[in-house]
Amino acid sequence: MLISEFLHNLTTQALEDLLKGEEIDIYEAPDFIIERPKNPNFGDFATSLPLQISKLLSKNPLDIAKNLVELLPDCEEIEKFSVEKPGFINFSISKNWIKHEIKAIISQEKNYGRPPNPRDSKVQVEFVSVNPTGRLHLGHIRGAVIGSTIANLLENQRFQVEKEYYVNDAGNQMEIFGRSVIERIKEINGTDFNILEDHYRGDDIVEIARELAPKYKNHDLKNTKETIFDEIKNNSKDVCIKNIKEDLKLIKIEHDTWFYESSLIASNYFSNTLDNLGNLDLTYEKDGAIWVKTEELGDERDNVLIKSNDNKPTYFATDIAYHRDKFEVRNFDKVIDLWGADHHGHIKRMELILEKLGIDSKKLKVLLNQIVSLKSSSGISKFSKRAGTSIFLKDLVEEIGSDACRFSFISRSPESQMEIDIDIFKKQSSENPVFYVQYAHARVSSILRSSEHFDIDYSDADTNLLVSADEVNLLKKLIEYPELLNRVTKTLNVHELSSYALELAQVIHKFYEKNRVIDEDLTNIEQTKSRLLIIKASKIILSNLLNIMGMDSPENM
RNA sequence: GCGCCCGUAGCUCAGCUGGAUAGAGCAUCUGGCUUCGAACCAGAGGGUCGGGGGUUCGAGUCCUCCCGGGCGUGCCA
Repeated sequence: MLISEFLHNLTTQALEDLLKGEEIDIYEAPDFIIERPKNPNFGDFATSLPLQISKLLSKNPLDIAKNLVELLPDCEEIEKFSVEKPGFINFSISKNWIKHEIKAIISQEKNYGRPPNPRDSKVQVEFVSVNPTGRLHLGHIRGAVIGSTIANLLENQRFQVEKEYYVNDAGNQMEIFGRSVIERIKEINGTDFNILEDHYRGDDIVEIARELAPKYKNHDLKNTKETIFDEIKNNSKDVCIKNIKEDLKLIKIEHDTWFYESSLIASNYFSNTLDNLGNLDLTYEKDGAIWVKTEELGDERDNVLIKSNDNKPTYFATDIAYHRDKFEVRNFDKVIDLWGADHHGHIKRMELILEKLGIDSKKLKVLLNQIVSLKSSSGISKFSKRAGTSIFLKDLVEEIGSDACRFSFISRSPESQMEIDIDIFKKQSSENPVFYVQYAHARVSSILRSSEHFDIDYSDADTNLLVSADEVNLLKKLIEYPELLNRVTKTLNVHELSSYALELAQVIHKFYEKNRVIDEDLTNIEQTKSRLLIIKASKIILSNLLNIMGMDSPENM
């Protein structure tokens, strides 16, 4: 059990006992948390419960704190409980408990901080899902990195995770994409071509055309027939998806499932869903289009499902069928979607419709990340695929590396607005904090390599010998790891992982600076053993953490 | 106009269901390698937490108004 949970249980029990004496029902008391005080003088954990209930009990919070502490049982996990003004209870954890945890890190290695058994919960994480109309660029990396880290974390925490990419291949943009490629093929093959205003015009389109051009060398593409157009469009799509997969691999992302929007149409699951909405009396026809009555469900207005001009479904319409499929056909217990903030208006109506379809919308968690914009001396500009003004992922990774790239995006909260000055961004990447973390890993690895010459068995080392401030800080930081994973699994705030990684690296570096690990004269073998133990534990936690964040744990740098 | 989000050090950002002295990296300045890795460490300067009001024992965090910015408000996706 996590120590914070343990303390919460303990305190809750004491609170119940206290309230019995006061003849107040426990349910009237507020929820409280066990937190970690910033100031080390206030112990390892703390709660402000006495302050929160002082009004309820009409008593001085300091007195309540004293009463509660008296009701707390002695236990070997806790060294002491103390009361601080104006009414906090502080907990200091015992050396024994620390020792126990450090041994657990060593013995469990990769499994430390994980639940002992797989969870009976199927979770889908859907992320990236960029339209297959070109290469991935800077604007796509944020959701990709956050999504993959969430998936890694949930896998680590023993959920049954499926990583999915939704391929939006049935909409209008595919037609424009197809035509954009054809014009470039014509250009490459030396025939007349015409890039229209609404065509995609990036280098990635030219790249696809170059790959397909030889095949159509002898075709007259001037009056493109429907069949040949569809063929080129589909070929272009395939090349494009191949490129996207390559790009994702560069930042250590591999999806389990590629789900095609077009498959929903082909399998009639889309029309089936449409019928379903009709049967629920949620659709109507107006101006030649089919609408869904989202306004009466609580949305701002009704939405079109089938367009009047071409009788094709809107993005929203197929997305309803897609999400229905996730829950009704594939039975996910939880679905986490990572969307750009430009889709936020979409969330409410999706949830409303899901509820009407008999699906608990709480099973769907949409995580928004704010759109990344480019800042330069000429002002702020949005990425535009169509205009071809993007910075491609592959170029960025080639320049700054995957780990620095991932770290830059993981370490910012998804809600923060990122205005990237690409020159500053690249410059900062050369001194990216990820290297600080990885350097700590390389350093401890190096010490462990050196220790091998001495053939020291430190498995029975005594952590009680670690008493200096740097040693104790490192021990305490290490055993914070399970608390961290537990918390982030709930909040999905993966930037806490990178914050912790930096904090851990920092205490490791500080420890290293003042504490010689290997005593080569072997005069103080017990101390050497205990320090090797903490170094080994540090390496394990760093490596586990870097792995979850999708980054390397280098032995050398 | 309305809805959602954001505004914290010169820059990029943390600040964990409100908590005890607001933090880190970069940049600037000072010091530290004959011993396990100096991609490191020690120290200094730098803040009216966009502004006003409010709730609270306690507000960067919650409420409200204002200022500034992003996104949405399509028979685009």
